[in-house]
This record gives sequence, C-alpha cells and structure tokens, in this order.
Amino acid sequence: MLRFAPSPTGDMHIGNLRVAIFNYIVARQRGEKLLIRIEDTDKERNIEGKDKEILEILDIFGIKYDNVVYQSSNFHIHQEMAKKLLEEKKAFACFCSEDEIAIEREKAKLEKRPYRYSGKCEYLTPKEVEKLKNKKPFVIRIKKPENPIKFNDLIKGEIELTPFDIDSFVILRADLTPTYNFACSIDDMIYDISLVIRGEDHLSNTPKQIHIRKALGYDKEIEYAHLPIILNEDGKKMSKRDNASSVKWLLQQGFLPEAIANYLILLGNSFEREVFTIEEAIEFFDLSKISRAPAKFDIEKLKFLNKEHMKKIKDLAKRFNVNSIYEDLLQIFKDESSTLKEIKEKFDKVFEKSTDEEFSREREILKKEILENELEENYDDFKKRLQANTGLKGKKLFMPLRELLINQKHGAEIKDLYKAMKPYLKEIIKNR
RNA sequence: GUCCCCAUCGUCUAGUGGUCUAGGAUACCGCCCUUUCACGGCGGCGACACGGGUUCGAAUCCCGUUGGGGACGCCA
Repeated sequence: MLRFAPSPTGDMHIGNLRVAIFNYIVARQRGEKLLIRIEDTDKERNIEGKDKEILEILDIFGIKYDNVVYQSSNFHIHQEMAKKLLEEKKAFACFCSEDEIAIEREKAKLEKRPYRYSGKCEYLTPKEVEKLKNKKPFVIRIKKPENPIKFNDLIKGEIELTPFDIDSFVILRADLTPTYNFACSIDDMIYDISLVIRGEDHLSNTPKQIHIRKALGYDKEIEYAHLPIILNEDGKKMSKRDNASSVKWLLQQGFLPEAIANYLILLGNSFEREVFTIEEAIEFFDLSKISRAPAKFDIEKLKFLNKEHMKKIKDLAKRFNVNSIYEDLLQIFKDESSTLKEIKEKFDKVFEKSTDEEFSREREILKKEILENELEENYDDFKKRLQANTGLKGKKLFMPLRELLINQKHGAEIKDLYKAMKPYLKEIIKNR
C-alpha cells in the first residue's frame, strides 16, 4: 500500500499535488492500494474544512484512492507505543521546559554549532522521574540510535545519518499527542506501507522514522523516494507568497487539471511525448528516472500544455454555462487563448459596450449599414457590400468591424467570426 | 554554523568515455500565411559553473573550488 499524507493546515500546494500524483501513478503501476492519511496531529494549526478541500482537489485531478484515515484517530496507538518504548528504556521522560530548550538553542547558535538535546533527563533514576512527574509537565523523547541509520532512496541513492544528527528527539508532547515523526512512522507501519513517496524536505526525517520502527521491533523495510522540491522563478522554495504554488489559484486562473497534472509529471522528467494524461503516464512513468536536482516552476510551459489540453475540449459553452449557440465563437477564442479564463474574458467582452474612441465614427456608419439590411450568407458578399455602401476600406473598415463583432481591435479572422456569429450578429451590434 | 543533496541553452531536459562542430521541448527573434493579432508552417539565437587530475580520448570518471537547494521545532 502507498499513501499520500497531507496536513490540513493550508491550501494544497503544487508540490503536495505532485506527491499525490506520483503516489497514485506508482500505486497503479504496482497494483497496490492508495491510502489518504490526513495528518492532523497539530490541533493548533489544523484548519477546519481543509481536509475536505484536499479530497475535492484529488477528485478534480482524477486521483482515485482506496481509503481515507485521520491520524488523530490513532492517537491511542501512538501513546501505547510510546509507553512500550518507555518501559523498554528506549525512550525517556524529559522535564526540560520549552524555555530551557530555547536558551540552549540560542547558545548553540551563538557558538556556531548545531543544537542537540543535552541529554540531561536521559539518566534520571526512576525515583527522580516519579517525583518530577507530579510537579512538572514532561515530554517523551526517544533515545538516539547507537549506530548510523542507512537507507536507499529510489531517487537520491544511499543516504546515511549519524546518531548525532538524529538526536534524542521528542515523540510525545506534553499534552500526550504524538509528534509528526512518531505518528507518521507508526502509521506507515500499521497500514503496511510499502513505499513512501514524498518531498525532499522530509529526507532527514526518514532516518528518524526508521529508527522509531526499529526500536519498536518492526523489521519490514519500507522503500523511500524523495522528490526534489519545486523552486520559484528566483530559485527559492515555492511558498505561499508565490501565487502559482497554490493549486486553487492555478485552477482559478483557468488552467485545466489535466494540464497542471501533465506539467507536474513532466517537471524533472523527460519522455518521448510531452503532452499526456495521468492515466497515460502510468504506462511510461519511471520513478527512478526523475532528476535529482530541484526544478524551477515555469508558468510559460504550463500555458503551452494548457493550450494543448484545451484543444481537446469540444463543449466550452457547457463548461461556461452559456447558450450552446455561442459554441463556435468560444472555439475561435480558444485557439488564441492559453487559459479558460482568457477565453471567458474575451467572450464576456463581446457583450459589453464599445468605449474605444479611435473608430467610433466608422463604427456608427457600419452599425447603421448592417442593421438596415439583410445579412449575406457569404462573408465576402457581406464585406463587398460594406465596402461599397460605406466607402470605408483597409484598416478603417476592418478594425471597427471587428470591434462591432467582438469589441476588440485584434483577434481572430473576421471571416470566421462572421460565420460563427451570424445567427445573433444583429443582436450584438444593436447593443454595441 | 553543522549535516545532507544538487550543478548541460532563460526554463524543463537528452546525454552513462569516442556516434557531441552537444539533441528535443518551451520561451524569445525572423520569414511565410493573414488587408491586423493569434493559430499554423519554416528558420534562427542560445548551454556542458570553474580549476585540477585519470585517459590515446571526458559533458560523461575522481578530487577541490564556487554556486544553488534542503534539513537542523513539544510544525508537518
């Protein structure tokens, strides 16, 4: 079983979505199930409704999963496991206050050395522990391992972390809730996860999680693949400040889910084809071939892919919830737009009044001519008549004419527009 | 600061010692099409971070430098 484990603490990030897509693809390739695990261990930061939003987004992208679980519902198991480690002396109660730790951390920074837990509470006698337990709040720390922890990452290769870098870290908070690493490690164990695909920012958590399971006596090896992170234009990690990092924002901008998914799969990869769907990618995607270097997000390339995927859409009127007589016009706008939003903006403009001064006189002449006569079947005949009866020609004919049609000076060929708009052309021009 | 990861056109990448005067895509520029713009067709610009090795031969292997990124929470 594979899993996608988002925390419900903010908008879905494209990096997260990429992780979800890859988990889905690989689960399908391996014929394994996909579990969605909502990591809601931090009560303070959980945002009401974000879990539903995440599931909706997975749905929009066509990511099918077999089950959804909430990490908080396993708290009792996490607590039991912590108790077990405590009894086996693989973990210990730590009475250091947050202030004390903060001071030590500050000191380490000043001395330009990495902060590590002092080990102060590790060797308290059982009697001392009992005494302190009644007086002070405490956390549970797991003892750091005796030997380095090694694992083989499917993307990064062999990774090793020393006991010093793993450190004796907190597994249970003072309020008895588990920390991320502890809950995650145990849940991966109890749901029998075979492969964890996640972002590179978790790379140094992995040895800690392996250490936890080893301490619990779980021998089965879980495979890992850590994806390089996505950088913004400036080469920094994409954050909430970057609009494009939000899946919701991209969707609002009129990017198709198919195109976004396509782009996220393509990023850091190379295939024979560049334009494809998630389902098609299952055929040729290879996790081990992802570039190990972080990649910059390029919205221009996304636009290109969006255009490609938009070509396939035949029911734009339905998508925009407008009368199907406008389908042909929408299709013309589609050819010159790179997002749905762009199409819609061009379409909406057709129904607005023209305010442009430059050709207002020519527009009036043409408007009168068009409204007073029957429309020709053929555009060329229509054009000839306008030319003959108004005396307008060249730029002074075509620019105002296009403005009458679509309220823009530039755009698709008038011939095509005429054909598409003929049934309702007079209506539009009347209100222009 | 410490640990870990990474390094080919602006961007995403192909490339696993000779087939590389480095291929593709995108972006950009030009021409054609179009009485305009876009689409489409054709073409162009553009990269092996640097310095040492190894080798007959290095984008490719090794070392170093530089640069970038990630991690160092009772966040996930």
